[in-house]
Amino acid sequence: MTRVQARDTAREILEIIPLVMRTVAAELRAAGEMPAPAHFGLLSILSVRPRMLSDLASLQGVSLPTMSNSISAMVERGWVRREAPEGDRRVVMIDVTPGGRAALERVTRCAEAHLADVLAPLDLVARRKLQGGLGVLRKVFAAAPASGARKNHRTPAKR
Amino acid sequence: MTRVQARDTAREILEIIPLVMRTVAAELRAAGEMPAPAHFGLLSILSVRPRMLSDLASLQGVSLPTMSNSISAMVERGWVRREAPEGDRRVVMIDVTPGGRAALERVTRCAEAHLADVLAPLDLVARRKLQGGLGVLRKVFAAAPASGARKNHRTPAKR
DNA sequence: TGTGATAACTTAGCACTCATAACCATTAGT
DNA sequence: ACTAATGGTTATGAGTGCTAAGTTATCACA
Repeated sequence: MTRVQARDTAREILEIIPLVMRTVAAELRAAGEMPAPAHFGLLSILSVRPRMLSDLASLQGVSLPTMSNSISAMVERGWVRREAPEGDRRVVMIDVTPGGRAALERVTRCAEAHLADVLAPLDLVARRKLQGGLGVLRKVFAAAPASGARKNHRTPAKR
Repeated sequence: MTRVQARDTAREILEIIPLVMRTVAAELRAAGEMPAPAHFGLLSILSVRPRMLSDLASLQGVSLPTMSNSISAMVERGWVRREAPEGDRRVVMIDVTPGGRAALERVTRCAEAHLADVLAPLDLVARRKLQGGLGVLRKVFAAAPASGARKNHRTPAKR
C-alpha cells in the first residue's frame, strides 16, 4: 500500500469510525439499554466462558484498572459476578449472571433491529462490500491490539 | 438484507468498530498528540472553513452542549477561536488558528504513519475491500446521523 | 412599543471510557 | 525468610457524551 493510499484510508477511518460509534451508542442509549458498546463486547466474550480479569483487559486492549472499573460497573448492574477460583488466590474470575445473559440478548436484539433499519437499503453488492471491509478491519486490528496499551503496565504481550 | 444477515453484520459492527476506535485512540495518545478522534474530526471540518457551533454539532451528530464543551477544550489548547460574526449576535463562529492547523498536520501525519504500519501488509484485494466497506459505512451512517441525537433537543433535522 | 416565542449558546451535573500512579495481596524463586 | 513478580484495586485526572436549566439576542405580532 502506498503512502498516499495509507493517508487516504487513515483519514477515512478517522472520519467514519467515530461516526459509526456515536450512532450506535446513541441508538443503544435511546433504546434505554445503556450498556455502552464496551459492556456489550464484554458480555459477548464472557457468554462463551468465564475469564480472568487480566485476560479480559488484554483481549479488549485496555489497561487492567480500566477493566476492573468496567467490571465493577457491570457487577453493580448484576450482569456479572466476581469469583475466586481454586488454586491461585490472586486471580478473579468473571462470570456472566443470568441477568447478564438476558441483557445481552436484549441489547443484541435492539442493536440488530436498529442496524437492520440502517442496513436495509443495501443491496447484495453493498452488503458484501461492507462485510468484506469489516473482515479486513477485524484481521488488521485484532492483530495489532493498541500499541499504546501494550507497552505500559504489566500486560506485556499476550500473557 | 435478511434478518440473519443483519444480525451478523450488527454483531460484527459492535465488535469491530469499538476495537478500531480504541486502537486508533491509543496510537494518538501514545504519540503524545492527544486530540481525541473527535477533536481531529473537528479540526478537519474547520480547516475547510469556519462554522457556527450548531452546524458543527449537527455535522458531528452530537448535542449542542457537547459541542460547546469540545470547542472550549480546543480553545484552551489554542487550536480554535470563537468569533462573533456581524449580523446575528447570537451565533458563535468557530475558526481554526494557525496552531490548530499545525496540530492537525501533526496528528494527520502521525495517524497516517501508524495506520500505514497496520495497513501495510494488505494486498490490493484487501485494500479495495476495506475501502469499499468504509464507503458503505460512510453512506449508511452519514445518512442516518444518530436516531438518538436527532429526536431530542432543538437540532431537529439539518437546520 | 412591548410581549412572548424561539434560536443560539453556556453552565452545571451526571454517567461512562480510558489512562497512570500508588497500593495491597498472593505466589514463586533463591 | 526475603525479594521479585503477578493479579487486582483504589485514587485521580482528562475526554466524550447526555439532559436540564439558564442567558442573551432576534423575530413576529398585536
